[in-house]
Amino acid sequence: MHAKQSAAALPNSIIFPGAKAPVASLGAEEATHLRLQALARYAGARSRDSRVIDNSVSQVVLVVEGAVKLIASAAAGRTQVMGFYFKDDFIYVPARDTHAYNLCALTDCELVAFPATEFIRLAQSDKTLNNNFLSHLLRALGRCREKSLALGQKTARERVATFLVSMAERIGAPFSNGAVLDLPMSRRDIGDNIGLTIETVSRQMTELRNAGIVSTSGRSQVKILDLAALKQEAGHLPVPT
Amino acid sequence: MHAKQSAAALPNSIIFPGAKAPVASLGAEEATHLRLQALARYAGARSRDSRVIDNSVSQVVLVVEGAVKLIASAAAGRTQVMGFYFKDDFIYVPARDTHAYNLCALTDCELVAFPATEFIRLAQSDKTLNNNFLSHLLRALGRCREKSLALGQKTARERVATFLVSMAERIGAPFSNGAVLDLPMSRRDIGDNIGLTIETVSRQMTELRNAGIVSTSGRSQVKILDLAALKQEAGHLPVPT
DNA sequence: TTTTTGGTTTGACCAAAATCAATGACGACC
DNA sequence: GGTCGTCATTGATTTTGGTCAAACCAAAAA
Repeated sequence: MHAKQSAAALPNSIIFPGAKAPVASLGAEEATHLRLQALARYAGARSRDSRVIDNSVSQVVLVVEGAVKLIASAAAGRTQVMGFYFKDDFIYVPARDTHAYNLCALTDCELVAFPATEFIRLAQSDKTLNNNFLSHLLRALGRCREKSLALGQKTARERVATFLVSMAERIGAPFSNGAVLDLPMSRRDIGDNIGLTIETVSRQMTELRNAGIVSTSGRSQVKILDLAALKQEAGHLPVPT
Repeated sequence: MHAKQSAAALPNSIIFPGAKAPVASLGAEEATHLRLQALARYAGARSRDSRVIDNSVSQVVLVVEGAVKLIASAAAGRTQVMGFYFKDDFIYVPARDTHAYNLCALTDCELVAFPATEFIRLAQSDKTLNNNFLSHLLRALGRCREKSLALGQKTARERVATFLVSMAERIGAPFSNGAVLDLPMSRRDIGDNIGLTIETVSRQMTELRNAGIVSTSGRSQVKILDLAALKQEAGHLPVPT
């Protein structure tokens, strides 16, 4: 397992100055903390590590620091990036045997993993934790449905714009009437996430740049100059009829 | 609200000979049943009714009989069918204000709806119900992720094949080395579900028919003659590496 | 039964995105 | 600071699936 090897490179004492801090963000009652900590498997990972966690059984994973992607593999080497996750996000990762899912590090990162079955059992005795988990799942389902809509109905331009808007909301630093992003993922990751090739992603970025909606510098920095225009491009309008 | 009007057309006494039966399929403890029943809103709907339930607040809906689709509306009249649901399925339907979701009847059907907030609160005092709800959400998330993969990575042929395999598993009657399906949804619904136009769906069906993998009769009946070949076409192979 | 209606299939054509192929640039490492 | 490898961009071409339009068929209505 890669994580172990990385944990050696980034010793736990550095990664987790206080083991309690990450678990605290789950918002559980005091009594639950100790039991959660007993359950927790801490994992540090280097950028690009795949198999960051042991998913021989389903896991609930909390991102303490850094960024990861959840990928699903289909036939013929095609992969779909199911999602990107950042500090304080948590993720339900199904066991590998049922679906070919895998968690990969985008940057050096710190994770806490709980075996899902035990996590859920524990949550049953703690209303707060249970509620948090439930509302997380509902949000995850909502986001996944939103992504289905994008993949099923939206054009390349709209998908790229949607992606950028979403990233701005999640990891953007406010800037003028937009945001500044430092994208930790490659163009391939982006393409695999929104169902496009890297070339198409690149072309759409160029067009958005030419339209004066974004500007880029280097491979990872994106400045969103006009967030309103970008949202327009993203085709956001849930119209209740 | 349509449901009320339909309920008049299909009186409750006919729809629900015993009000307890549907709730029972939630597998809750005896003590919870009464409280669930107090919460339940029964709705009958005619085929093609949209706005089958009142989703001014989020709802948990159980399909007692018939078939429904959950649709999401985007700009420019584009709609995505998030999923099809049949007897005993249950569905989390978010409030209309957050996302433009709507439940529509595909056939005459009978539903039981619970306001999500109260349902969840109730589930907290009943481990069985809570577990059922949780595992339902996990399965829903899994299926939604699977759909994302299909929409993001699969070709038209693979999507149609995937759709048929899924329907065979859910509502197919065994037949030779395949299954017989009576599809309650139109080609448009299918297209909106898998991100294709009706013409493309039709063409792919024709090709599958020419390949001897399926045969059709009328608008709704599909015989899957060779399920193995269909799965091959669907590009099913989660390869754990 | 005949008619009507609306969903479905088929074909011709078109557009969007994928593929193929170079070129260019960033960043890591020497 | 230079070199190399990887990733990103750009362009030419092909492919896939979408669009438009006509014909067809099944189910319901007259």
